Formats: sequence, C-alpha cells, structure tokens
Amino acid sequence: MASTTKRAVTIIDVAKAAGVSVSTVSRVLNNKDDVSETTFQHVRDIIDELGYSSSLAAKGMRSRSTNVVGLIVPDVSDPFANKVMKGVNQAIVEHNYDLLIYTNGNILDDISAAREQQYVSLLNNGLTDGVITVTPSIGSFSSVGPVVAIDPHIHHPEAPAVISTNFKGAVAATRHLIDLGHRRIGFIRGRADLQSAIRRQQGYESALEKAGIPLDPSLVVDGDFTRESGVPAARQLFSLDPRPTAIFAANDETAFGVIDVCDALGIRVPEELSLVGFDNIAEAAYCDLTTVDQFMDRMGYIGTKMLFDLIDGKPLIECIYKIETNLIIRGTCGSIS
Amino acid sequence: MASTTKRAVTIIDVAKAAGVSVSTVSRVLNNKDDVSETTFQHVRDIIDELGYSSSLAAKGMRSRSTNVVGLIVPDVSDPFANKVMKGVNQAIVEHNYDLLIYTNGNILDDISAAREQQYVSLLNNGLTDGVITVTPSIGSFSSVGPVVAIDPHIHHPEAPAVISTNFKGAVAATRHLIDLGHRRIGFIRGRADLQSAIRRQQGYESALEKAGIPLDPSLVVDGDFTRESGVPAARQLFSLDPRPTAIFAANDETAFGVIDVCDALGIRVPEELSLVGFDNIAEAAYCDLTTVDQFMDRMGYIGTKMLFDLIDGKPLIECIYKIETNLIIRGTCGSIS
DNA sequence: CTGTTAGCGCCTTCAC
DNA sequence: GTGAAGGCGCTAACAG
Repeated sequence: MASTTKRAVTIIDVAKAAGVSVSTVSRVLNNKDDVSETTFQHVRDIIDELGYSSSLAAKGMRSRSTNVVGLIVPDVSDPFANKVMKGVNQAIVEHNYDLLIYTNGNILDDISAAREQQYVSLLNNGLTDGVITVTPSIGSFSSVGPVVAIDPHIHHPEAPAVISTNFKGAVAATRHLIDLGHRRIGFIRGRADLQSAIRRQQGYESALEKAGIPLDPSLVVDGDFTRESGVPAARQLFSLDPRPTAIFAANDETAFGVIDVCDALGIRVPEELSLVGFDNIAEAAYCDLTTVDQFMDRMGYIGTKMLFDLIDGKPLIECIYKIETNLIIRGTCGSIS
Repeated sequence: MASTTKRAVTIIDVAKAAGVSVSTVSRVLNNKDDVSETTFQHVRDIIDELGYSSSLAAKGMRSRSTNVVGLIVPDVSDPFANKVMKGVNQAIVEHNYDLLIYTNGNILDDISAAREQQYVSLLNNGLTDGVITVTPSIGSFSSVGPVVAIDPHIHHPEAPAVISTNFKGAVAATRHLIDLGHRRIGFIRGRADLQSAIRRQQGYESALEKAGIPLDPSLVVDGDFTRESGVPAARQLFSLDPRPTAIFAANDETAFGVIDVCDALGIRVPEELSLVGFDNIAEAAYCDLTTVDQFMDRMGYIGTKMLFDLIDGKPLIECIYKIETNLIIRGTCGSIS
C-alpha cells in the first residue's frame, strides 16, 4: 500500500467497526475512566487495526486542549531562531507536549503586525494550547490562548516575554576591548527597528563614556544583522584614517561579514584588528570569535516553561524574564601595547 | 491590550458587524470574485477592525485546501533535518505556501511506525495539503493527502521519495583515499537500520574491491551516526596494529567524534590520519573536513517541489528522485608517499 | 450578487 | 457504562 490518497478514517468508521457509539470511541480516545475495560480494549484494537488517528483540526475545534504548543518563527534557517527552537524543543520533550512550528519562511518580507497577529490566532484558535513568538514586532497579542514573546522588538510591560540583557552584554564586550588598550573602536549597528539592537548600541556608547573615550560618530556605521551588511560596514570603517583598531559588531553574522572583508583585504585578526560579535551562534565557536553569549536556546527553554505555567493557569512570577548575557573570550581580540 | 485571553472572533461576529451573511464573509475571505466591490471592501474593513483571522482548524475541516504544507521531523536541532528544513523553506516561499513543522522533539525515543503514520494523518487530516517526512522508518503511508519522503529508511518503489546516491558517494570518498595511496582504510558504520548507511558501506567495500584491496573485517566498526559513537569506534580502529592510515566515517558527526579522539591522542590530521566524512553539514566547512556533499537542502527543496506537483494533481516523472552526491575535497586528507 | 441550508469530525452535555 | 443530540467555525452547494 503506497502513499494512498483515500478518504480518511473517521471516528464514525471506528464506531461502526467496533459496534459501539461514537461517543464511546471518543471516551476511549481521551482516556476517560467511565468505560468498561472490555469495551476500552476492544475499541483500542479496532483503532489500531484501522490505523485511525483523530483529526487535530476537528478535535481542537471542539475541545480547548490539544497538548501541543505553537512556535512562530520568521525563518527556520535563521541561526537565532534555530537556537531558540532547540530550547523550545527541549522543554516540550520534558513536558510531553508536541510542537507545531509555523513559518511563512520569508524573513525578508517584513511581516506586518497584522500578519503576526494572524499567525498567533491561527495557532491558538484550536490547534495549540499556547504559542511562542520569536522576535515579534508587536509586543502584545489578542489571543484565546497564552502567548510568550522571545526577544520582542518592543517591550510591553504586561506581555510575557523573555529578553536578554543586551545593554550589559554590549558594555562587557566594549569594555573588554577597552581593557585591551583599544581606543578607536568601531561599532556596526543592528536592525534599527529592534529593541535589542538599540540596547546594544547604548551599551557600546555607555562603556565608551565610562572610560572617558569621546564618541566618534564616524565609528558607528549601519548594519542589519546580516552577514552581507557587515561587508560594506567594515569597508566603510576600514576607509577611516586612522583605521579603528577594533570592531564590535551587533551580532555574529555581521562579524562574519567583517571577517570576509579582512580576508579580502589581507587584514590579520587579531593582530591588526580585534573583533567582537554578539549572540554566540554555533559558527562562532568554529571561527574562534570572541562574542557575547545570550543563551538563545535558554531563552527558548525558559519561554516555553513560562508558557506552560500560563497554560496551567499559574500566575507568572516575572512577566518579563531577563537572561544574563556572558562574554565569551576567544581568539579574535588582541591587546594594544 | 496585552496578551488577552478572550473568546476568539468568529466569522459570525464579522458577519453581524458587517451586516451581511456568513457566506458573504467567507467569500471575501477566499477572494471569490462574485462579490460586489463595495461589499468586499466593507467586509475587509470590518475584518481588520475586529482583528479577525479564520481558524485553520475549522477551515481545513471543511475545505480540502489550506495552502500549507506539513513537514515532519524527528528533531529540529538535528543537523540533517535542519538543512532539509532550509530547502523546504525555500520552496514554500517560492510557491507562496506556508509551512507547518511537526515534531515530538525526541529523536531518541524510536518513533514507531504507527506513530509516524499518526503524525502524517494528523497533518494531512485537514491542516495541510500534503506532507514531507524526513528519514521516516516506513516507506509508505496511508493518507488523504500526498506524502513525500526524504531519505526514507527503506525504499518503497511506488512511494514518492528523494534519496541521494549514497553508494556512488561512498565509492568516490573511498577511491579518493585509495588514490592518495592509502591501503589500510577504516570504515565507521552508520545506523544499521538505515538504507543510506548500508549503501555507504557497500560503496566502501566496492571501491576497495575494484582497487584490488582485500577487505579486512577488523577495519569496519560500528557507529550510529552520532558524534559520540565516533569516539569508541575511532579508539577501536586506533588500537589496531598496524593502525589504519585513513578513516572513512559514515557521516560528518561521526567524523567529528574521530577528530575528538585524535585531539585527545595527539594524532595529527591529515599528517598521521586522513579522514573523510559524509553529509557536508555546516560544521564540516569550519573544520575543513573532506566530505561528501549530499545536498540535503536540495533534497528538501526537490521533495517539496514534488509534493507541489502531487498536490496539483500532476503525475510525477520520477517517483524516486536521486540526487547526485559530490566529493568535497578539503584539508583532512593527505597522501601517502 | 447574496442569503439559506447542510454538513466536515469531533467532544460534551444530557438522558437512559 | 453507554447512546443520542447539539454545536464548535467554516465552506459548498443550492436558491433566490
């Protein structure tokens, strides 16, 4: 029997085959305890025999609980989303839930707020018991089920969210460079519409100020969190005279773009340029990139835990959970004598 | 308005607010052309105003088309599944479809055939127009919608699937080692229950035979495609006398396990040991590992394309699509003088 | 062009 | 313990 396109087996088919009513089958399906052992076993056998499996669609429409959590990501191949998925995955395994990931796959076409809201409703409208959104642009959703945001673009004080201490992390990264003796430190921005990107820039500026280093606007250039955007940004910084001796990129991807330019221009890292990234994505370890770990997998894990509490009706201790970042010193930074 | 847990807005609410019938709203929702421009616009406005979005559950239950494809993966963090997801993602963007990924997150607990079948039904029972399964253990499914398998454990001649030329790839890898002068070439097996693993071993043996090198059974050791399994396997091979001068690991993860052992034992690669992997996962490039690319993203992409044809009712030209593997020579192999 | 009428497959009262 | 009836939100016929 190859991939046959036949009519689906319904609960009615099972009921008929078992010689019982539909409601009895439904009881068996949901492990209700008011069914005789004999009937229960009999129905179970028929179910297996027919290869029946209840339709999530119909089920979710009728009952309020599905035992699956939803996850909305802009793009499954995005490294950030990817690590978050990992953490979510771990949490759902522990809670014996299933996971439904929804994506329109296009991180580029700016998902509108309306569209985000639509996805949330889509899932929480019967399919899932709650949903997690990754880097949503809106801070709060209207939904029948609970919603937890991971690294939302803007913070809404009452909307459950998990964020990392971007400011602190950026301060740590910048100070590390300063401690190494650097004074001309370039900064490549992240996407201007993201809260996290803004906080990182603020951290950079704050650390400079604390160290008494005047802020040079020409050292701060645009980027958008992509590797591609790191290339022109780096070229722009390298065209400066004197050249910055260090660069702090708003995220690892951008830092890789900087490395691409260094390779092309023959600039040695860390001898001629010190470089720090942000995120600690998997590739960072392989490239020996000094960066700030923001434990994205942990964000996904914690977020899912929060969601479970919400689903269970437990009150949240903290509506907004902050995860401490951690500077990871690897090989892309050198000291200036 | 924070994440509110209120009743969902239904099509009825919209109809009432717009002063039209439910079916008219449904028509607008599905862009039917038999609605007057005025009514259409009016209803659209109300929809936006109420923040309404139709329930996938109810919709899928009634109509046969949902414009979303399903993807079943054992674990979202598995590198293989991850690359496949990438390809699928690309295809759905091109076709303007949405993607629903289902996982129970646990690659460890051997998903039973019944369970796999259940997931397929779950999705194709109203939620999706078709589904793609990654490394399913059964070759064929009974489903209302089309199903395409990526790298199925066993091949069913009539079930649509995408596979790669594991045999050829393994021959190429082994021959590469032979051409470099190696005669004692160790092989670390993949999971014994996987078709792909078996084919790779056959390729290894065939290449040896063609070159007139007698097969030494002690050079073939067990593995299970995990990095962890590569460690004892490598140790076993290294305990041989004389030691093999090269190792062909059934996949990259296993090869990394070998590298771990080399690091621990101080064996230099490629000077003292030549190493080839299989898969070309992202990390392979960073480790400069010579490997066989099987274009997993392309497998996902092609598989999805096939699925779209199936959904559109077009006949498949080839039921089983083979993707040619490609040996990628990097830095982990040296020649023997 | 628009409204009315049936269900889709399932779960949840309520009877028996 | 079990069955019958109603309805979840939606779309696909039919009528008008």
